[in-house]
Amino acid sequence: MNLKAERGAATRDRVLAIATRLFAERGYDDTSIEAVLQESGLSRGALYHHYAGKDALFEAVLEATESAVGGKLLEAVRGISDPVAALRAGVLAWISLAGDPVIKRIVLIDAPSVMGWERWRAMEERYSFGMLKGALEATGAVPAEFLDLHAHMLLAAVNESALLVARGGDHDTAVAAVEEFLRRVLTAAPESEP
Amino acid sequence: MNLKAERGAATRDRVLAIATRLFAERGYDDTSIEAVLQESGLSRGALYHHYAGKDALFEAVLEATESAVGGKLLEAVRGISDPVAALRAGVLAWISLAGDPVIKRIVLIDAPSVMGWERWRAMEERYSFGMLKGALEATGAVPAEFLDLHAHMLLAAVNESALLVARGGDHDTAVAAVEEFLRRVLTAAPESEP
DNA sequence: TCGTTTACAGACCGACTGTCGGTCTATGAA
DNA sequence: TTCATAGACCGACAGTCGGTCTGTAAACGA
Repeated sequence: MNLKAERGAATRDRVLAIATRLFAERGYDDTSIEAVLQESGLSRGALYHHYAGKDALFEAVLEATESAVGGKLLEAVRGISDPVAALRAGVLAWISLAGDPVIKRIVLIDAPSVMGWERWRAMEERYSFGMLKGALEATGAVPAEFLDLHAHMLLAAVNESALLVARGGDHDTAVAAVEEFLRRVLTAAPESEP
Repeated sequence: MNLKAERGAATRDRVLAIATRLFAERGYDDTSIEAVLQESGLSRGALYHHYAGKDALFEAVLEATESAVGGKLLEAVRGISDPVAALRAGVLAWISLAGDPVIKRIVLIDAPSVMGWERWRAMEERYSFGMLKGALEATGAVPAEFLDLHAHMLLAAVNESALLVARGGDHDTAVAAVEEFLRRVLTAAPESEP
């Protein structure tokens, strides 16, 4: 079980790369399985042998993309010991990464609607969200009972600014705004209500 | 030009109501025009006479939904003069509204992918985002150069917690977390960098 | 050597979206 | 009252697409 397994894996990788490009360029709906077949030179039967369907193919693409992003983020924060500095570095790295149309379109725009919000969220949990939550916890700046929700909100806020940058907003302004936003979220506000 | 125009408008409304329900229940992809035709008793030709296509139908549904939400939000903040209190009231009302599956699925999940992020954003600008940005500006708590970006981030954060509540998270905890988050975002953080 | 497993091929099916020629009726001017 | 027009509505049809099914060849394990 060697030559065959290798050939299968190679085929899967080839299809995955092509599908990633097409999904990113045209979006999920406007990417036909037909196009993937044509570009890969594969037959219908072969593709459906490796991937259960279009959804499954998309999910595999998403998983691979998230995994790659996770690796790059870990690299970005490597060696930074101060939790706040690490959090900031990770967030800024993520904003730059999300400028990549592949990530923008696949991870941030199509994924929730294609996979369903629940499953998308579950996958995010294992990658970017998980990392951000851990980093946020390490700073100790957020009360434990709000940690999960604040991590969600912060990630959503950062994703949003990443999308704005990707759309053509000014990168430096966005970075400054995000840094200020982050500072505020990490700073306990004075109680004001009676 | 009265009876005919009225009949046309009535038909459009009927189709819109049915499409809204189906899109919310099954999502955009899994809702067939066929189903809309069947439930409305209309013919293909008639539907395509009123709406240019499935996308256009979805867009009309989204527009109507956003408009309705906008009205409810205005109602929620009516009579509140303190800007911060108004902002909080609006945000909390929005979280409750987003518990509605119609809003959750159509506005928050499917819209960006179906209409394209750019056009979705442009529409949000005219409704929820526009209101939030105005409210945020009124508080005077955010520097002008960050107003737009912080409004985006704040809305994304609030949307996220609304989705979490809709998924089954605890409403009260989420509200408390959002209030704390909002307090922090409205509080200027001390400068710390050299 | 021989049965089994696996990668791959491609014809085929059903469902769906969108188009197109045509019908019918309300409307408003002659 | 008559009649031409515009707009609501109809339904057959074409084209596309996702997914299934049967078949083939080659690698694998015994």
